[in-house]
Amino acid sequence: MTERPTTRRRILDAARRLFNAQGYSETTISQIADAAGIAHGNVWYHFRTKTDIVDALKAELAEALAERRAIGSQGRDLADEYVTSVLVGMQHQGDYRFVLRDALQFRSDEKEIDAALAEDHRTLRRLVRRLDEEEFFRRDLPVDLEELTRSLFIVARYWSDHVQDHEGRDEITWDDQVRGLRHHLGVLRPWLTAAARRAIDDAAEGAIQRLARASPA
Amino acid sequence: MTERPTTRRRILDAARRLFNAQGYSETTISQIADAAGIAHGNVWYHFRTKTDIVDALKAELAEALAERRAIGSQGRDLADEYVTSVLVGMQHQGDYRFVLRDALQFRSDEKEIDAALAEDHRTLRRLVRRLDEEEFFRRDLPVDLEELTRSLFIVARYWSDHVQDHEGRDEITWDDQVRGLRHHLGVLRPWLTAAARRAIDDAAEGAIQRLARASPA
Amino acid sequence: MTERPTTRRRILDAARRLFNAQGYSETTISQIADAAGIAHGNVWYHFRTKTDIVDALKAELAEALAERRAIGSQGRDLADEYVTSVLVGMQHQGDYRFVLRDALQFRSDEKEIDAALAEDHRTLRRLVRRLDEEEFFRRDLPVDLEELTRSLFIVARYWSDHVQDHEGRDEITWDDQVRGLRHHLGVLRPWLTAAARRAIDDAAEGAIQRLARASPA
Amino acid sequence: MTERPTTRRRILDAARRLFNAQGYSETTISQIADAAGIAHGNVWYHFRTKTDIVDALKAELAEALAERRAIGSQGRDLADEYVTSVLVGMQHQGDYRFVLRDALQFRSDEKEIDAALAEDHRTLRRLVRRLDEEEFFRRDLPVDLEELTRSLFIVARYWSDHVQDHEGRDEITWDDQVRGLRHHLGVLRPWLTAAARRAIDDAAEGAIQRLARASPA
DNA sequence: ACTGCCGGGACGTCCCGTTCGT
DNA sequence: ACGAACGGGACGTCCCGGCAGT
Repeated sequence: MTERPTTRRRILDAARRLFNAQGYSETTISQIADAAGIAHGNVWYHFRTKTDIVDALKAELAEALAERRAIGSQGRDLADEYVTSVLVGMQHQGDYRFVLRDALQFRSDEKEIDAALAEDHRTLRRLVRRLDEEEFFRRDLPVDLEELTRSLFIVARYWSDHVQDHEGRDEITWDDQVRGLRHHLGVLRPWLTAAARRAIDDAAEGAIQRLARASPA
Repeated sequence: MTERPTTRRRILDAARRLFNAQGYSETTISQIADAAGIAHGNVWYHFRTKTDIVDALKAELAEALAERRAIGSQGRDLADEYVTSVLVGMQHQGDYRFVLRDALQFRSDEKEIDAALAEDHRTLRRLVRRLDEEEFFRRDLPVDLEELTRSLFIVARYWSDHVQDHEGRDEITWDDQVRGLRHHLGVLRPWLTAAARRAIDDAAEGAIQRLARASPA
Repeated sequence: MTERPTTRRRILDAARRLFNAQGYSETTISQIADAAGIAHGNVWYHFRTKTDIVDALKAELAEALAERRAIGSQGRDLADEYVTSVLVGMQHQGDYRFVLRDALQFRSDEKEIDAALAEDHRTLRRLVRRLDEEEFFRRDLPVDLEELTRSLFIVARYWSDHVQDHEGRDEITWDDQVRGLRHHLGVLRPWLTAAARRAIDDAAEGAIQRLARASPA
Repeated sequence: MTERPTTRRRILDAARRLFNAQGYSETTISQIADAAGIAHGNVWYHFRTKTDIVDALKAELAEALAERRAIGSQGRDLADEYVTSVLVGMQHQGDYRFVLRDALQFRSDEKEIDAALAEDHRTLRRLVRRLDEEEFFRRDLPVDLEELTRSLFIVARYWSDHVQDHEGRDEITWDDQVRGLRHHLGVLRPWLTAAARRAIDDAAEGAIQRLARASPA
């Protein structure tokens, strides 16, 4: 029995969708209120300012990413952990992509680099290092781990922006995310040993099966 | 003896810089006027609407990219052509990155995918195919050209956004572009034969030397 | 006990007064807001654009004129009906005279002749014809009904403009309207039989007594 | 051999036409410059402010009306003088109708009633009195000269406005003016003796023939 | 005499943050 | 919790008066 979501929840969902589709500053509080089916003034009751909404969504994203990190290390093997981490991360970054895309519109007083973003980069770097330690990488090809990490990060991070820019899509679907994962792995693959390739590919298929679910609309 | 640039030019430069740094909708006509050293109401004389400024900058970018394509195929060898094309493209995309980043704020009536963007993707695809034809790629590694192209495209396209997001930089320098090229080539390199690797690396060094110059900052 | 009128009402009244006195384009939204005793930006809440205010006032006028037509034919004799129709019409046209006077400033996309205006002309023509049918007109003077109607229409229609132009008056009072009626009847009178003259004059006195009331401020 | 009119002349003509068609405040100096085929800034050379243009046109109108008065009393008979005066007056008022229509937009500091307007009324009153003195009016109908004068004035004065409002016409033609004269005389006619009627009608035909010419387009 | 360009300012639109009554 | 209404302010548009250069 699905209950009618709370007003606060409806505001956040409407805001997230609109921010993703139109950008932060092009979205008015009234539009959010309309989409949530309530009166403009009532948004104020739940969130005093427009940035309060952003902050709440940012917090949701941060929490989701933190949760992922916890889940990630639940005793599965490394390939699975890596793939799961990337896929879940892409999903969250897709759902909340405006947080990163419009970061410079939030009138950040100081030029704070987004904490979640940085943490995410670190997580990826840690996983790549463990891949190296567990000898996933070919010996015949000298790899610059730092550079590779960054390239992998970029592909994962900007994939949803790319889909939106390039294909004119407003909503990023689960299929889009899966395609993004394949691209990501495509960048990683040539560096891997044959065995590692198989392990990663198998893990990817497994993760895609396991995680398949609708994006939060 | 450098002459004082025309007012129209000063408006465009100021606008480009501000749009890049703060985003389109966070930038005020008055800010542009101040940066250009003229009265705010006077901007109107040169550009009737704010989007007229964007259109003019878009046209500049399109022209620059078209010019690059012409230059690109001037009888040099393929490695050089590839590297030059990517590097020059990154430079232009860095200088005008707001055009792509804020595309969805320009109230495009229809969801037109930016023509320049698409053309750019095609150019890259063509070059990658020629790399394949001229046997730059290793035979022992099956490569999906379409997928690789897209990954390469993403790294080049979003590199400047990444630098700005991740390092809080407002101006993208020549050094940033060079770093971007290296990342781009890092994605390409594992697929290449040893000979191709050397050819590309040499071409990269050459192009970097040749093109080194200040961004139009 | 007079209640405080709604804000929307106050805006409309203030706008009507100012439009009449200064003309449409010389009247500022801020002036209207001041006159209505509210903040200027708040007018927007009730009327999105300036022409929305005009449209609302036009609708009021149209409704008033329609109502008059209904009232006009309530079983009184023809003389009374004629006089009442003209007097009430003049009152409304005086109260909303800017609607007609400034019509060409409303940037009407097409050159639509004002519907209310045309309807008004038709109403007058119908009444004049009935005067003819009921033998109000002298037999010894050949009368061009169409021409006479138009002259009568002009005197009634532009009377309030004339008072404003010629006497520098901003508000048209009830007395002004009464004077206008007399002028109007002065144009009609020479064409009438002696009996008709008396009937019209008596009806005029009756109507003036009956309708005497303050203009809507 | 028609010479090219002076720039000053072209500005005045363009301004008059535009003011008549769109109203004073809806007409910009740039529109006038465009219509005159010169640069915006050049209008300033001839007329420092927008109201200077209006003042010049007002002066033209005043001069034309004064001239008419002189012409009017050139030894012709009274009927001819009356008709000529009205017709020429209507022509001028049609050509310069914005002067009267938009009078309240010129931001007249004091509520000066337009001098030309008042003078015109006086001229008409004088003529009507002379009609009375020379026994044009029927004896059997008591006539209020003052009231009649005003009605005649209104029909003549607002005729061109009426044509524009009611028929959506931007330019008032000579035929329109002739129609206006007939309406005007229609108001006068019932008060006249049979002989006077003939005299006035004959004079009207004569004047129409004599004065037929293109309006200053 | 004429043009291109400019400075300053006003207005309409639009939105955010807020209050009050229910 | 919620909705109607409100105050204040900012931005883009638009225009007028004015000047430097030819």
